[in-house]
Amino acid sequence: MSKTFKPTESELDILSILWEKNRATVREVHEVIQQTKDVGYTTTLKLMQIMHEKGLVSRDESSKTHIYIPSFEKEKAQEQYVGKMIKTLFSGSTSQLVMQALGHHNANQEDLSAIKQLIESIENKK
Amino acid sequence: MSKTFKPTESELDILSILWEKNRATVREVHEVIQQTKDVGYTTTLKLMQIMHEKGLVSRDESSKTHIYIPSFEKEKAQEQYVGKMIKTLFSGSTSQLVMQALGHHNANQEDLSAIKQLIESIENKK
DNA sequence: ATTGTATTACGATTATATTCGTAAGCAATC
DNA sequence: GATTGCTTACGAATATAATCGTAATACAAT
Repeated sequence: MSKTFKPTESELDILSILWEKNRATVREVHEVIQQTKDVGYTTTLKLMQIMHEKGLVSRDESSKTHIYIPSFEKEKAQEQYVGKMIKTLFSGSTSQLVMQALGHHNANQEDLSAIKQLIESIENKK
Repeated sequence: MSKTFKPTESELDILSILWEKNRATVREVHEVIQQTKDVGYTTTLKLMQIMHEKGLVSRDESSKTHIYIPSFEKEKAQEQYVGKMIKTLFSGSTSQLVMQALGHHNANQEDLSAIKQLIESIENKK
């Protein structure tokens, strides 16, 4: 069974940056975080060290400045959070989530077509 | 500006039950929680009291057994969490969230049609 | 009225998360 | 080789969340 993975809020923010960049130093992560949150460098460092201990990230220590790499796929987190959200906020209804998302957040024409196609391919499978 | 509303994980679980039932006693909420989590009655009570202090719920104290009522709409929470999720887990792309949800969680035919209709009505607005 | 049962209130403990100061290492530059 | 600047390591303080035991209270049943 795969270990339960449950990053805290701050940890998730960091992971999100790492997924974006694929790999990054503490400094790089910290610079992004600072854009929205006023926090010291060592705080970010410590968080990333803890994440390393927990196995949420791995790191390349071959040079002095360590490079951090997320240790699991973004997709895994997506699946987990989407599932939890459907359950607690949408009474188990996937379509309600989808409709909320489409209704309140902009999706462009291209996106909409892609979704339609996906729906059709699901329909055809049945 | 509306107060930032940020329930903890346990609080969100409780809110989710309250939204489901519209209103409920501590006992009723506790019974649902116990189905998935082994925790004492007074823990649930305390959590709900704290939620009351914070204004997350209101309560009817007219009889000895208090009745708790969520103090804001489920929709507000949905919007907030969906937004945060799109941002941190889907690189800001609504369609990616939608596609993940449709791909991994079952939606029935009726749901799918409803979504298609919604998409078309969005398309026509442009 | 007494007893029993379910409820709330409240304090205290424990667990977890977040924050940061300080020290130590290392490399480049003066 | 001293100084400067950036890095990691680490411990400790602070903040927040979750847990539960105990006592007081209300109410119903006997």
